[in-house]
Amino acid sequence: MLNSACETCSLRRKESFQPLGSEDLDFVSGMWRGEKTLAAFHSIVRAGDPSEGLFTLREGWAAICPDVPGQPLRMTEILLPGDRIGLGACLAGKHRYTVVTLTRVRYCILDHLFLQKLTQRGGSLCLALIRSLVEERSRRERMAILLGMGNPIQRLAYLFLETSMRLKALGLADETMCPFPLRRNHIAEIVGLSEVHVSRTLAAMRRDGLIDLSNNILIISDHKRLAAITGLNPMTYSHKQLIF
Amino acid sequence: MLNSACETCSLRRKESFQPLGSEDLDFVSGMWRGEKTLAAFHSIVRAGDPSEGLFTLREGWAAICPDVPGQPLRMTEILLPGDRIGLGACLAGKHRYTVVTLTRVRYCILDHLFLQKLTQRGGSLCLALIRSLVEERSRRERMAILLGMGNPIQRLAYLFLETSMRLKALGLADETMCPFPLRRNHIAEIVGLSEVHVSRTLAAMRRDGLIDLSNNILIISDHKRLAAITGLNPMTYSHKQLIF
DNA sequence: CGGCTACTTGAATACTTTCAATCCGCGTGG
DNA sequence: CCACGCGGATTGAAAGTATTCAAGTAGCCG
Repeated sequence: MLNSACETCSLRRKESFQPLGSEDLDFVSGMWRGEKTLAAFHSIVRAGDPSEGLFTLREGWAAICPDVPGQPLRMTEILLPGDRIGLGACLAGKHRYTVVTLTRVRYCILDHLFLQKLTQRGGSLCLALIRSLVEERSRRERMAILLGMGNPIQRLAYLFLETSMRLKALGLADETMCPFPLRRNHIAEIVGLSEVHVSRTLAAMRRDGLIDLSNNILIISDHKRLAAITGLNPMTYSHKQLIF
Repeated sequence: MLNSACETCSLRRKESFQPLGSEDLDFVSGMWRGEKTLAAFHSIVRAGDPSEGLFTLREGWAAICPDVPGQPLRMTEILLPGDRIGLGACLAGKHRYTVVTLTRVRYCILDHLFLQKLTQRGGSLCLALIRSLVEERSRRERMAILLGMGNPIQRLAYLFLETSMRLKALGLADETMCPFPLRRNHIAEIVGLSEVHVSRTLAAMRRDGLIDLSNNILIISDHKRLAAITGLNPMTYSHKQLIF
């Protein structure tokens, strides 16, 4: 049956997601319009595309690449399972970002009227969405701080810390180790450095016993010191995230 | 009477704000808990303070300064009339940012339960809030792009363009001129450069006939070229903003 | 084994910051 | 009325940092 995907969703059972009441679950299930899988290094949506609904990443990594006319695509943000794609497009009609896959991904599609219906309805799902947006904004703010004032080590330290904590909340990483499928040039785009300098800085951090990134595996050797270096209190992903 | 402030609010009449139905207006008025004024260079809220409700800036300029332990406060974002303060704190219980005034300001206070009630209620106000949050996130993203990859001129060009357009939408600026009360060191903090380098870059932009910033007045001499330099399409503030 | 891609390293160049000195406008007090 | 002091802004020179270009290495797959 059509709706089973929502009720049996493995993501939804994770402890980092807020449990939905049965009414809410029915509502979300009713807006479910299918799911797709896509191989690594393809676009899920492209800047300029019309909105095709609200997507939720289920599996795999993706990245947001804002469209800067006349410039090659540059990724600025990592998307992990549970993250939404196309909320802005639902409101504006068309996508302002390209979203590319970094690994094989699977994502769900909700009706493009989902947001309208959700807000008409109101209730805790609506509050949860707002909470989640505020959280995202906060995350963006933190990265902006680091981009503005951090040295290369701080920028990378924050990226790794932030990402590993998000993964941990999803049960996709443990204390010291997590997958990290980004290439040096991707990392460079995100932290605003040249690829070469990222390489050098990673080498320095490895020598210093902070982290080790190789074979798409990130090992955080000294979590405490890494956190101290960023200067930002490690973000607490304590509250329950929303999942549609 | 208590509620008159909302109904006669001068901000609300501006064309950049979405008109509220009378029911919505009553709802907002009913949550209104007063307004305050504060001189320049004081804190509206401080990181760590408990939430005292949701504030809306009415007049004047302020800035968000994320709290980075062990570091001097650094402002990262400008707040203009219509912007909200303390949404995150309403959800998390306490403020994560300090907000300082850059000029004399006036702001309104809404009950700290406003957000809960609003989302229970649902409806177009709720959608408008989400729209507004998405918009803010998008603005943050743009600044992050510039911080990550822009040269000093691009960073400043974007800051000026962005700010002048926000002001224009508020009727507080015209095509070529707007108030700009930030000092060089404030600008430096926002764009992630040293004060000295901001100074040099501004001088270069002035010589180049792009802009002129002096006496707290920003003159945009060549709007088109400025927009071309940033690389980002000038953000369209065409949709109606929300105001509580 | 050759060719490909990702990554690393070195050296030269370009850019930013830092430090220090100076300038400018303005309000205050002699 | 003018000199002084102050904060903000500007400029120069030196030091520090990041980028670029180019060469070289490592691993992988055909």
